Amino acid sequence: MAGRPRMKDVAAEAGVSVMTVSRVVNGEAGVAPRTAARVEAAVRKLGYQRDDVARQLRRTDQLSQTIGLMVDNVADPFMAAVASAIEDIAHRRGNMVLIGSSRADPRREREVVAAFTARRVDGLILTPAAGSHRFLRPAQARGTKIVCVDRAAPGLDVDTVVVDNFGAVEQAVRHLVAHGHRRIGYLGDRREIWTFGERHRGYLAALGAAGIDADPALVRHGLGSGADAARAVTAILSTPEPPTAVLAGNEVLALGALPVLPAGVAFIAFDDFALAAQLTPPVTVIAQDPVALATNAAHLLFARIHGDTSPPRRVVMPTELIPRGSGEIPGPGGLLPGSRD
Amino acid sequence: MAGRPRMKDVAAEAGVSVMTVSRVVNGEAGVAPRTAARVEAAVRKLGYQRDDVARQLRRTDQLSQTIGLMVDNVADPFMAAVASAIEDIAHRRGNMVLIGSSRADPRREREVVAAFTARRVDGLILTPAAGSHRFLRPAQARGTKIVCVDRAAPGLDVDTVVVDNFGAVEQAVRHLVAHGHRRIGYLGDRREIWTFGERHRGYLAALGAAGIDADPALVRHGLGSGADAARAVTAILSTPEPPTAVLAGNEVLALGALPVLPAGVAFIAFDDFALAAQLTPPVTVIAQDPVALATNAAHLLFARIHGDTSPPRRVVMPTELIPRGSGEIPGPGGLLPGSRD
DNA sequence: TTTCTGGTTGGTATCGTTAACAGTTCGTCG
DNA sequence: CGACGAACTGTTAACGATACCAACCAGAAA
Repeated sequence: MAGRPRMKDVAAEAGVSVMTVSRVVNGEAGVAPRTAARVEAAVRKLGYQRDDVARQLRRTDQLSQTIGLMVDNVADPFMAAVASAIEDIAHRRGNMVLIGSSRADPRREREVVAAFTARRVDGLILTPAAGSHRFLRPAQARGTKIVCVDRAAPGLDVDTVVVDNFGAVEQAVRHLVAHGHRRIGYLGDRREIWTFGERHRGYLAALGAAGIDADPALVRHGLGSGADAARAVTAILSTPEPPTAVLAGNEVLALGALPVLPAGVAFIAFDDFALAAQLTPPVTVIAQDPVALATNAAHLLFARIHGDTSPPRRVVMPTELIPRGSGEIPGPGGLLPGSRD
Repeated sequence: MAGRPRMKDVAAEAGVSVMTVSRVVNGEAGVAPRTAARVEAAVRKLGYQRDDVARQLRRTDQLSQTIGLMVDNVADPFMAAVASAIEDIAHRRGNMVLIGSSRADPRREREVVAAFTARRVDGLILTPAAGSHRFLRPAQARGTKIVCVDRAAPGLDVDTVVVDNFGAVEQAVRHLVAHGHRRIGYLGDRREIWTFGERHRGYLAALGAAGIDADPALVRHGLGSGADAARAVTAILSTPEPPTAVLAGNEVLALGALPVLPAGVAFIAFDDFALAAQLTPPVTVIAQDPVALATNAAHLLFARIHGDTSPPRRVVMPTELIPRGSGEIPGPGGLLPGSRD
């Protein structure tokens, strides 16, 4: 027998029709136990395995039991945690996960989504890159369910699971201001990425509320790697009036900035990370829970796949400011009254 | 038009046969430019997208352009880096990646592999869990190409890309011995996992070569999480004769052990990790390059898929012992002659 | 005995696409 | 002027499975 055995090979071996084999393989009722046993023996003997590609073609009403996950980059620890949690839930529901990375490139994002839908995925979970996502409309109209996680996709009416990025950064900057800082650096990726747009707005809002003029020299957008962040920190610290505190917009940027950050400069990172508490000083962070985000997104997606047609929801998960030391280094203004660690 | 448009819808719209549409959609030669333009207009108008499921069914000679990646857990930073690199190469070659986690469970590993092959993946890249992998033989015989990465699968004759785990740990333990340590703790996951078997053998070999009796009280196997590692460190350090140095078998265990490790205990970790150089003391590590491992594995797999039938290869990538401080803390024996940092 | 159940089993069409081959329409050349 | 090849387009039959319905069989009811 060359190649994989087919249902008809099993049928011949067991002396029944392919229809009976189909019924046995799919565990349907209405097959005599003796017949089923014969078929099962033939399946084992030939090492038969159902061909899900052919199966899916015929069962047009049925699902492919595959979902697509599109992230910027799986190597990013935050996204890795998201991917892992999603895979876990998908597995429990008998689904597979196709994974694709956009690498922050809108064209690649489109390619990946097209490849997903060409394979008839039942649904899509994505962390949208920068740029419009209206190109997803046709896929959505054809029945592919879509959920955004971590980032919203403006202009696309889909379920979205995010944290309050604006509020979290606003709180962190208020925290720094309360510890006497007025010149606060901001490190972020491109503003066009939803999360970074929100985080930057939160930064500006907190400064504005404190009556501090935002100094564009302390702000760096478009940082896509730890090396970028390291260069940015070095640059803004060597200006005539350097910041006394720095806020890193995500884990990757924090890990890049920390090695070049002089002692005495206050620091808060968006995203908690391994060993943050082991550094000197321990690093104050805005923690979010990637597993909870992913779990929510996956459950939402599967609910949609199984027929939930209620209006799109936006789920906002909590963040937590964890003061560990680096964010409580006093600035020139000293500790303001009424603040606490 | 309900649901996605089919080739026949495009054909009707353009006033041609489905065969002509097929030719245009696949960019085949031999279609008059005017006809092709009409078809392309119809494709755009209807938002047609080729159905790769049906396509794959018909093109039996052809490939699914999908590979499966099975790892313990994508959230593990080492595996995340591997996954990311593999996805990148697959994308460049127009392939998709199905991802599955075994969670160190042989049964789940089987389920995932079965789901992969049922979807007709062209090849599999896996980091085998503990236990026999002979169950992969039938899939292999039916033509699925298999490559192991990071861990070998004893009993399965396939391409394998690994590092010299035995040699790397042997070197690290020699390094500790050279710095005066005779009581060295070992933290590892289950010995049945190939890498940890090798690493433990390397540990024993180095001790043996130095004339040191291995003390089983200093060895902990089966640690599957950072919390496990933390408990294990605490336990072996509270024995009557505690170790003066500890070796952590991978990144996850190192990250768990470090917070509970007292100052003055020497420490070496398998796998480099973010901020290792920023801790006090900076952490000495055995570094390996997950991207290089993954790249090699992916290239090997695609070569096989495209017809390479040479005998299975074992590629051994280099590791590097990076002394940063924690591994050079002197032990009770002091620095031995002839050793250097 | 005949008809009627209900439980099993099989036949046929079909999912959306492509392989293989069969036309069709030209222009061109003997 | 009719045949011939080149260029293009269409027809039919699969790929491997399932949906749908028909057929079969034994035993029960009439």
